[in-house]
Amino acid sequence: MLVMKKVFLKDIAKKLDVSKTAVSLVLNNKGDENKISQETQKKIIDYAKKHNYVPNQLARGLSRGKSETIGLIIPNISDTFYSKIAGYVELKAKNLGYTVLFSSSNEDPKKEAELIRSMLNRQVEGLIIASTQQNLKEIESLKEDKFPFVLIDRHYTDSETNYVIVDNFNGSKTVTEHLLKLGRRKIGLITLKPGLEAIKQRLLGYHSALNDYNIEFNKNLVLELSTENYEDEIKMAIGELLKFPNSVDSIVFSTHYLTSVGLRELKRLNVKVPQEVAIVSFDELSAFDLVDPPITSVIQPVKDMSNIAVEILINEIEGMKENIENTRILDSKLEIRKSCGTF
Amino acid sequence: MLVMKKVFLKDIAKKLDVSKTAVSLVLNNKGDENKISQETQKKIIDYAKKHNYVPNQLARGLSRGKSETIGLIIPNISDTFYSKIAGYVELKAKNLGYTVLFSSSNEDPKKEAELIRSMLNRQVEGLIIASTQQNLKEIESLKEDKFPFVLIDRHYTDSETNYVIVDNFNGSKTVTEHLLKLGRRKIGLITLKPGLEAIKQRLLGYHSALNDYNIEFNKNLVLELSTENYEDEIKMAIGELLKFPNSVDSIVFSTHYLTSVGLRELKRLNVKVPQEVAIVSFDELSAFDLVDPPITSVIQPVKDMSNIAVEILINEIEGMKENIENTRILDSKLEIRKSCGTF
DNA sequence: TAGTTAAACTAAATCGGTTTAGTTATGTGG
DNA sequence: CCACATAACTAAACCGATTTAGTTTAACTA
Repeated sequence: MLVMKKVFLKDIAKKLDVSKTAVSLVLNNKGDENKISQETQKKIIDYAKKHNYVPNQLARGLSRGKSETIGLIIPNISDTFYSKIAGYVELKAKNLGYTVLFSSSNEDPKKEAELIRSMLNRQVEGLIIASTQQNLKEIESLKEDKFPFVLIDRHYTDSETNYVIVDNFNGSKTVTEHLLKLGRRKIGLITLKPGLEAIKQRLLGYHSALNDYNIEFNKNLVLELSTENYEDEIKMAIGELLKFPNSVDSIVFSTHYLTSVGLRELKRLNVKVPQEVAIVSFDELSAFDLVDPPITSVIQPVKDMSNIAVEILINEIEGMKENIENTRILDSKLEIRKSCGTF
Repeated sequence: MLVMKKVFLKDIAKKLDVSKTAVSLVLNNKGDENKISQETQKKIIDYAKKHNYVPNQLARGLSRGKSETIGLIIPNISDTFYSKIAGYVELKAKNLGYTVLFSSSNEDPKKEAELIRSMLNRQVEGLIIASTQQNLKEIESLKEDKFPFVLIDRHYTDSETNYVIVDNFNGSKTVTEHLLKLGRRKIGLITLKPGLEAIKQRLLGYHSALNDYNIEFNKNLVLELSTENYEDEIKMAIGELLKFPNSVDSIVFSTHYLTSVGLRELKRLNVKVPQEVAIVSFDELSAFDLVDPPITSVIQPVKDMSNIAVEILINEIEGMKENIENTRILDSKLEIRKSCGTF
């Protein structure tokens, strides 16, 4: 029934003895403006409903050059941070009448470039991209072509585009300051190899906080792991930080997964958190309040970020009807728990 | 460049002074079998590469009635369990040459039915569905039409279809038995309102374990929450279980999110876990080993489930080349941690 | 009463591919 | 030298919609 007895536009036209044009116009709510009589409209609509007509989106998209679809390219749909974005983007887009096509780049710039092409070929009307930040060319091409897109979570500093990101600098600065206020002075940072602007900003925020407290920067306390292999590298990193007694009294982790593996390793080494080493996390997992100890985290405004990205994008697709700010840097929120110790 | 200077099939044909047919055949690797000369093939391929030709998928899909796309319908992409499935499905499908179209039903049968239609209209070649289990009609329609699909995580007991699910009964039984072996006798179950077969099986597994230990079933110890409102209802539920001193000595939670909110509530009430109340979880979050106490969980074979679903589906799409079992019930794994107490 | 206008409709082109059913030119066997 | 293959190619139909540029008929106006 769903597939085989499919009704097509021409079937309706034939049965009702009207033209395909009439059927198409009526079913697209253009009956009135094209002066199709109420009578005819009614019989078309009734027949279509009765026979469960739904237009073939491929044909529709092809002939209109539109698809009512937007694409979302993220590094990894399995990562809870991005899956939340995906969920909110899907919801918001659906509310505004659009379908979302997702795809994961797995942090691979080539794959990302392919995905952009592939989505364009599927006639998406706009893109939301959490980019690898290594496809400046493609981004510039999109801009040149005036193709609607919004960068989310990660943007290109060298290119003026729409974007919605988090204030990574201040988020990181605030959480580092919090450790400083609690009297910690030997603060380690476990982060990713630079490349992503967000990661750079988190490093700078950390620097800035130390600087404000007149603490000399010690590069041995900053460990940069690779995205692909952080699970193995974390042991080295933590080992490095704990090489000498009292070499660190606290650690800032710059992503939720670094926090997880880091804490796991600290536990394995029987390091007391927060007594011996306090820890804080940039970004969080939903169970971080249940963890032993509950983890002080910088919480990112995932929902806002997603909603705003969709709003900016669809506003652009639909011809800038509203006057929406097209670059947004959102505040994060510091959630203080026990892993950083207490006053 | 990406969008505006697009090259079409006819452009290539015109420039090289050959027919659209030739170009199409060659670019679809059908040059040899259609006796297009090597020379012509080379010039077409070279030109296409040089000008970055990529076929319009809508047109391609429309004319071939195919799309090299499969659909994945899940309850909620934000849920880590389903986002992991999405990730693995995407990866596996991509390896086999297919793109995945995701969409969330939000547990709404109507929305699910719409999504099925909408995906069919987009000419997906097959579907993987983690269903609300309230669309038997649609499922039967798909079957009638011999449309390829595989149910994942949740299947219809009244309908013979392809499916890949977890052995919920034995998973639940095993984890309940584990509590029994540890001497717990007043075991509560916090679960969802029945409706999903998986949830029923988890209840039955719990029953069966109690039965094997000759423990009379006490229906006051089984609390069924609604999917929409479990966060509020959990307080009532835990309150109910703890109404009288020693009314329960342990709780089985039947989903990861029930475990999270349940533990949160137990902590709020200062209940000592596992001393006063041991807890175990069916399904887990990635941080459950870091939680206080680390949570004993039934781990579901998400990766296998996803891979097998894709294999079954694509095998069917491509005409059953291989002989693959089309119904699979996978074992889960009990991960013993501290939340259930120790021997 | 010829000329306009508006209402109600439709034929056919189009989107960008795939595919069927040819055509043309050359070579080969009897 | 004719009949027939074969190699190399192509014209045109088709997929299922949308949309442009009409057409027909009746009513209205000057």
